Amino acid sequence: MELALCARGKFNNVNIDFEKTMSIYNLCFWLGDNYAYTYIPWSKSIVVARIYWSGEYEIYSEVCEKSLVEKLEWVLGVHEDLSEFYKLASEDPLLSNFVKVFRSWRLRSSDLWWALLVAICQQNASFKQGWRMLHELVRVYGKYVYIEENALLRPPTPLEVLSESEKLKIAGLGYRVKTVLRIAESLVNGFIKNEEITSLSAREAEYLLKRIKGIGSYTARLALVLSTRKYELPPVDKWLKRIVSVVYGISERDVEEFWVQKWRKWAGLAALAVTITLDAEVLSRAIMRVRRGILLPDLGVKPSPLNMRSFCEE
DNA sequence: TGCCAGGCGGGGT
DNA sequence: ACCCCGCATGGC
Repeated sequence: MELALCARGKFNNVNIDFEKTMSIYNLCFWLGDNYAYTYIPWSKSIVVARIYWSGEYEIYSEVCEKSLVEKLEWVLGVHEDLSEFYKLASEDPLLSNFVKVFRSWRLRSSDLWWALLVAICQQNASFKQGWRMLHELVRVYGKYVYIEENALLRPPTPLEVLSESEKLKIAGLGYRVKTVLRIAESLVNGFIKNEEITSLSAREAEYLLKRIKGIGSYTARLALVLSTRKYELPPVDKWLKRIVSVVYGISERDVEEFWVQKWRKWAGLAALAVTITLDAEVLSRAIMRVRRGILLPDLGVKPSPLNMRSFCEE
């Protein structure tokens, strides 16, 4: 699939750290030394943007439209007003350090399909195992786009996953394979649609996604956080539940209500920020770090949300 | 070697 | 509204 250069430019007067924004939770296939790639959700074509740490960008697509620049801005959260989140975070014992150093980080949105794959692979698995599954999934399918004569790996489409479903097992997804196939089927037959999920309220979208067997609250909410820029419903898993109960001295059963009350519409973003703060380390290590007050990412820890290059080195 | 890990659904009470 | 178990896989 050959993509043409549709737009190039530079983000000026934008207080965004493109290195952090582009590196966090991005697979090694898409990370360069001073730039990285991100796929842009669009129904008409596969679209990919190359973003340099300097703020320069190039957008590649089969079909060119002016609106692609706005779509890229949405993916990068260029116009997102996070002032309330920063204010809440600055008074928070878990995230006050984080928000000082990561003030100019933005969540990089993906399409619903990729967001669901990410969330499914986190089910009942460590950060490392989950992202290894995703890495393997992309590698095993071996689908590419071509830009300027360079081949760039891309995630398989739902149709490709359905027609080559045996590869999911090879990628090591285990019992998650059935759920992924149901999701692919739901996207192909229109039971769920990227644009519809984005336009619904978070509650309605969660309800719809949960009707697919294998998707529960955690998976639905993580996917919504990653694909809609709506953060009001936090994905609360065993990991966050335990950490929050330790830090704030509350019962695990009260964590979700507490977290939403604390963070309001930013609860999902805050949950993701905690994973970055603690390098998504396994629970016992994460708890140890909390007790020692090590509440900033450690570049020495790898792989971590901030440092996923090491998946390519294995 | 086992045991378990950022869930889930289906079975119980 | 709870509790409990099995589930595929790979890492420790």
